[in-house]
Amino acid sequence: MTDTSIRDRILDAAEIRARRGGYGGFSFREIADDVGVKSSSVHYHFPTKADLGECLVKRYTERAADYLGVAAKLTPDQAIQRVTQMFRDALIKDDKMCLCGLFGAESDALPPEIRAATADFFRLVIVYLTQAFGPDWPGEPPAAILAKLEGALILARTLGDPSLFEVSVRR
Amino acid sequence: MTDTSIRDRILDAAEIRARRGGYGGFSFREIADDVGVKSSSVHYHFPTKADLGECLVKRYTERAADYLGVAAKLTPDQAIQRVTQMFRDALIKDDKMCLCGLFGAESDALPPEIRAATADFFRLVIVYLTQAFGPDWPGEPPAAILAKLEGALILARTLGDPSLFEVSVRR
DNA sequence: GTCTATAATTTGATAGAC
DNA sequence: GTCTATCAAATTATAGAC
Repeated sequence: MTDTSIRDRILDAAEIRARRGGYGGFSFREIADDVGVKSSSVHYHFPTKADLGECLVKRYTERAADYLGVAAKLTPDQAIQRVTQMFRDALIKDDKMCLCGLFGAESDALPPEIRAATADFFRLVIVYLTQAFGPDWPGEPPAAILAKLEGALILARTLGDPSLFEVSVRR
Repeated sequence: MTDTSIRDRILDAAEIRARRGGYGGFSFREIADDVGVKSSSVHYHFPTKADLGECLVKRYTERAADYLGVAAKLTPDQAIQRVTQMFRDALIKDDKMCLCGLFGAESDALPPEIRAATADFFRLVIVYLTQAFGPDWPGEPPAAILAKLEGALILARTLGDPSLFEVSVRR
């Protein structure tokens, strides 16, 4: 009942490594070892590394969309809190970067499909906040809020101080 | 008079590549080709890749310190403008990431010396703003400003829209 | 200081048996 | 679908001649 397909377990293992070391931070052999199969089996499910990376980002974005839900139901403050909590979970629960924050930082060196999928994640969050804010929102622009969250994750993790996230995000 | 030492040219070439692809985004051979020497000559100046990466970050941080100057001479607004312009130059003039924003994002997978040097860059900027603000600063905390700048760089570059930087950074 | 040469390992990827 | 076996290329790094 709780068994996960090999394909999903490959994505799980790849995501853990990618969210620590980026696109160069995982290899077919490492993932295969994590899952307990051979690297050729990983290639069966994802022919190239770009395929794997693209699926990784798209699944990550779908999960974010599910987590955030429908923005129209929320007040601006509720929407901000929801997005903030998503990044707080990455910091505290997962102890990992936002996959797209990391891929976005190295986007110049990524295969174009992965770069495009990463951009879609950012658009999703920005559209979500924009819809919740409505046309007359007087506060911080959606992009500014997202930027602060991605940057706060980087600072808090590099300096090893989760309170830096809260200080940066407080309003 | 304008000739640069091989050592400096190696650092220049490495920085260009590292600010696009991160720590995994440059190799001894690529840098050697960029400079016009052999990879063993790069190893002569920087025995290991960790040495090279550490020197890269320390030089980057020293240049930032020189650019920013002494915070005590500045009003809070002047200090913010100065830091903001430094990141705007990375986006527009250099068309590259902040080296430490990128290394910070992948800091989990970096050699400890490089991770520590990256943390020092963040501390430098935070201390700079803190000194300019004084004890009674009522506005955004220094870490929040730095986080927003790093994140805005990532967003603007991944979405290919420099105006996103200005929108995020406007106050 | 820079070179040639090379070692040892890892990488993404493929062919073909089962 | 997963395996064994293998490939070609790239990686960090070192030894030793000049």
